[in-house]
Formats: sequence, structure tokens, C-alpha cells
Amino acid sequence: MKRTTIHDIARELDVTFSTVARALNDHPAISVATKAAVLETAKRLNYQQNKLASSLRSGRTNVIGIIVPSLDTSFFSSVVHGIEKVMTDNGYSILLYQTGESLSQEQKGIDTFLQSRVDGIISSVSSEAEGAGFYEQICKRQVPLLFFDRAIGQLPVPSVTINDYQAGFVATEHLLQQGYRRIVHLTSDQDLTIFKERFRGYKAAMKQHGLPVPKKMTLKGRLSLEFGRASVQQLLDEKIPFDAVFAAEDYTAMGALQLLLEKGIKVPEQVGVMGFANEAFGAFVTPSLSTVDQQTVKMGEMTAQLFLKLIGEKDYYKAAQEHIVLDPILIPRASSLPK
Amino acid sequence: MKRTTIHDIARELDVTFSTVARALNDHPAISVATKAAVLETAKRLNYQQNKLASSLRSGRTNVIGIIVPSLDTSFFSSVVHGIEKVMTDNGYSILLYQTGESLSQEQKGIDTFLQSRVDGIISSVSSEAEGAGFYEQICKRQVPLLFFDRAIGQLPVPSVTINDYQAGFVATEHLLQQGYRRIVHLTSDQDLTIFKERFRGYKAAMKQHGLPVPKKMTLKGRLSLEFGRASVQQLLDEKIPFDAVFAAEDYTAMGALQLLLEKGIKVPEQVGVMGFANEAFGAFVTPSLSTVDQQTVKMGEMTAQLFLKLIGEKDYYKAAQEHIVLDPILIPRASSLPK
DNA sequence: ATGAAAGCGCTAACAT
DNA sequence: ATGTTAGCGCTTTCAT
Repeated sequence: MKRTTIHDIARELDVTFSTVARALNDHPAISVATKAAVLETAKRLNYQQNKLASSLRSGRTNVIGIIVPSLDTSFFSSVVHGIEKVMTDNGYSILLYQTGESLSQEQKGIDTFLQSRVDGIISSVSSEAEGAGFYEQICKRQVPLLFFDRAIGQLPVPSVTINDYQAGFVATEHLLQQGYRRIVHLTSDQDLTIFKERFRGYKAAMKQHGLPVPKKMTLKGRLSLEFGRASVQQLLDEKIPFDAVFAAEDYTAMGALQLLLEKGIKVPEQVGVMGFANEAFGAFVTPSLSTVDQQTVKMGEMTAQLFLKLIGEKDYYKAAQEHIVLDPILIPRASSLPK
Repeated sequence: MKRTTIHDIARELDVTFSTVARALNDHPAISVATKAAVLETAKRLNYQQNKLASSLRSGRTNVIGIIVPSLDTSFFSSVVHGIEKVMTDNGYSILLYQTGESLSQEQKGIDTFLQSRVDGIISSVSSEAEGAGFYEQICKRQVPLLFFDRAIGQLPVPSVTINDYQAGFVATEHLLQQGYRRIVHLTSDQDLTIFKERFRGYKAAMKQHGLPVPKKMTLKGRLSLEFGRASVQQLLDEKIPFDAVFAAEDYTAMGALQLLLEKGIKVPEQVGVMGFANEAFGAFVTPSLSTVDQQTVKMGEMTAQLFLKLIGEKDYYKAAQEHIVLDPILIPRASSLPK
């Protein structure tokens, strides 16, 4: 079953295919009658434009590629949700690629996107240090690129992120306000700016209150429920005194919370707990988990909007570098409110 | 900056572009020396194949389209995660489209996919009744189609689903085993088979124990925390006696659980609670929430694998209709274990 | 082992 | 207002 083309429609109506093409593209110089006839025939023959042909010829695909570490994470799936909604409303299609935090996958995804001639790439990188090389390729080819959440700083690429420094700061400041003093920080062993910034915010808040941050008060690992549990266990084993835990991610905070309760330590009375990311479960657990909201859907929407705005300019890479930084929102809940 | 094409490579090496094309496609009749030279030059000139051109000519895009109601749901994002992983490993790219449960969006997504000449469409439909029309179009065009989770029964299309009837049955049976008798069911007002099947399973289990299912024991609404709370409130207001709540979705169960606890009703001692979907929070709340796991990632992987298998056959729609039905996994937790 | 040529289905510049 | 023409960058058949 051959597919209907503009030639088939042209034959039916005894006009040339270029008239049909113009009619379908609502060209001003085509008579109303012809347009109507073409539209009717197109519908009757179930015509569907071949975007491959039109993109090949025109040089525009109206497709953008999105690269994320994994969709199996509420953060990324939520941001992608936001991006997709806005981009679709503006006539774009979305090619999706997951890297699983693997550099070789990231390279493959970029190659695929480039070969598919996407009109742009929106990415949250796996590793800022090592990924710079192939993202530079994208810039060299003048393909519009935009980072969200995780950006490569040394590249002249616009980005939408949240202020992780401020997030770390306000989270810690909140704990300090509540009277906690010996605050432990649980963070990632991944070399990513987002975690370093949260850590920096934590240290700044501590310093501002004249409090020390001994090495033993910061534990690094693969963020997870297990890591949270293991960390608290370790602190207890080593008899390191602490009265609050600020984890760079909610599951880790949850693990810490679980172990504290299991050991009979009262939260928030004896130890306060603070997470990060505002996962759904935080509001439901007992005590409810204080956290920091990252405005995921909004981040996606802003990302798409910035992209659309920049792609509208004559030269994407000549336009002023824009870096949107969203404010984190502190969500104080029972786990850090002893009063 | 014009992009490198096979003509550029050909010119460099003083061969024709068809030799280059063959070399890049690893054609057997090309000498090893030529292949090596072509590959070297391609790399040196940063050649990236133009998939638009090759797809236009060959009739294959190696792209599949995925349609889901929304990515902002752990269920769908998790399934898409599974599909993407397998399809990418097999050389496919993924076009993603969210419908927001809107039929007009669904139609638009399908049109876009058809125009993009995807090699297949994998979909979880918004509305089984009303969507049949445009999905039939896909079949007529002989474009491979596969449903997951939500399928349109009257169409000759393969599918991967879970056994929702059995899921409803085992969930209810479990509650009955625990001694609960007056079991309320909270379900969706959406006209979807998945919910009707869970409901049917619930009724079958009740019947098997010789228990009645009065109309007042089944409440329908937009599944959500609020609906769960409102439902329990309503039951209490109307003084309808019940000793367990089985909700067709976890957030709804969570709402029910919250209100019960707020009213001083002991869970699981006085009332048992059972959810559906195994959302992350269920394991963390107090009491932990019993639920049914839908094997989301596995569903995605199976979906992709079935698709790959079927697309390998000569005639997709002539192949035996295959319907994979996954078993739900009962996850009993504290909210339904009174002993 | 390589070359020549046709054409996939469009867009767009240049006629008329 | 419509027709003519020339590609976009490949794949693929038929030659040599």
C-alpha cells in the first residue's frame, strides 16, 4: 500500500504538485478554491505529509533531543514532562535519550541526535568534567544547546538550574534556627556541581554561625536509602556527636530517619532531619520529612521557554548567554521542627 | 558551515560517493583498504550521516513513537524508562508524546508520528472507547502498533498488560484472609478497563467468600489523596460500616489512611488499608501501606522486546496476535496485617 | 571492487 | 495564481 503523496493529490485535481504543496502550506498566492479542493482531496486520500522529505529539503526538523541520566527518577521525569508539554504546544517533537550516567551512552545519544538533524539539544549532563568534549562538538556545529540542572560551566551554553548553594544554605540555616548545632551533611560521591554547591551552602551557613565543620561530619556515598542508614549507623558506631542530619537527597534522608527511629532516637526532638528534592513520600512519612523543593515542572517549562526564545534569534550562539537560576523552596516539616 | 556529506569524503579520496556510501554501510564488496580510508576521512571531517536522507530513501527511520498520558506519574515514566533502554540498545530512537488524557492531543501525537514515518508506535491509550478510530488508522497504514497497560480490545493489536482482574482479586483475597469482611473499594470514574478489571476482581473475591457488595461500598472519583480522604469521610458521615479499604491506586489509599488515623481509627487493627501501584512512599509511611506491584520497568522491557520480535516478522499484522499478561505482585505490609 | 544513474517526497527560487 | 526546475543527501539497481 503506497502512501499518498502530493503527486497523487495533484493528479486527482489536474494541477501540478507544487500547487498542492503550496496549498497545503497555506501559501498566500493560491486561490481559495484550489486550497479547499486540495484540502478536501488530501483528507479523502488520508494524506500525511512526509516530514523526512520536507525536513531534508528545508533543513528544519522541528525535533529537539532531550538527554537525561534516567527517567526512572521523579526529578528527571518531571522536568521532561514540563519540557515536553511546552515544546509540543509549540510544534516540536521530542526525541528522548537516557544515559544511565554513562559517558559512552551520552556520546551515542548526541551522535544520534546530530544524525537525526535535531533543531536543538536539551541536556542534563552525566559528568561535567568528562562530557565537555562532545558537547563542544555540538556548539561547533552550531546546533542550539541548552543545559538544565546539570550544566558544563566552561561552555558558552545557556542553562536553567536551581541555586543549589542557596538551597544548601537555607536548609542548613533552617536547622540552625531550630537550634540544631552539630549538623551532619550526607552528600554524593559523584563529582557534580549540584552536590558541591549544596555542600558549599551548608558550610557557609555553619560558618556564619561560627560553627566548625569537622571532616567527620560530612559523609559521601551513592545517595540512597541504604547510604542514609549506613551513615547514621557509622556516626553512632564512631560515637560522633550530632543533632541533625542534612542529606543532599530525600531517600538518603529517609534512610537516616529510619535508622534514627529504630535506634530509639527521637526525631525531631533529639535529632533533626532534612532532605532534598521534595519526593512524594516526604509529606506522608512520620514524622513528615523537611526538604527542599526544586520546582521540577517549572524548571522544565522554563527550560523549554528559554530554548524557544533563543532559537528565535538570528544566531543562537551569538545571543547573550542566558542563565536562569530558579530559587529553591524550603519545605519545613515535622522532622526539623522540635518546638 | 556546511555539513560534511558523502560527496565531500568522495572528493577527498577520489572515489565516487556510492563507494563511500557502501564503505560506511560496511558493504561486503568494498576493499578493506577503501573502507579504512573512508572511515578515517569520515572521522577527520566529522562526518555525521544524515538520517533524514537515508530514511527518506530506504523507507526505514529506526524511530518509534511512544504515547503516554503523562510522564509526571511514576508508573508511566518507569515503563518508558524500560522501553527506552531496550529500544536504544537495539538501535532505535524514541519520539515521545504526552496526551494529558486528552483525545485531541492523542490524535495530534499519532499524526505527528505518522508524518515522521516512525517504524512503529507504542501506546497506552487515554480512552479505550473513543480512541479506537484513530488507532484503526494506524493499523490500516500497516504501521506496527503495540499497546501497553491500557489497550483497545477490539483492535487486532498485540499488547502487554498486567492482569488487573487477578490483581483486584488477590488484593481483596488478602484482606479477606486477614479477617476483614466489610471491604470498601475506591476506584476511578474513568471508563478504563484496568479499573473495571480491578473492580471485577474485587467483586469476585467477595462473592467467593459469600459476601455482599452493596452499592454504597464502592466509591468512584478522580483518584487522588483528596478523593481517598473524602471517601472515608463520606463513609463515616453516612455511618456505613466498613473494616477495610481497597483503593485502586496508592495516593487514594494514602488519603484514606490519613483520614482514618486522624479520626483515631486504628489501622490495621480496626480498618485495613490496601493500595495499588507500589509507589515509593508506601514502604515509608506508618503503618506501611500494603499494595500491588505492577512490575513497571519489566513491563517496559517486555513491551520493547515483544515489539522487536514482531517487527522482525514479514507481516506485522499477519503475525499471531500476542498478548502478554504480567502477573501482579501482592505486597502485604503493615496496613493490612492486624495480627 | 567500483561507477553511473535514478529517485525517495518534499521546498523554494525562478518562470509565466 | 500556477507551472517548471533543481536539488536536499542518501540507498539501491544495474553496469562495467
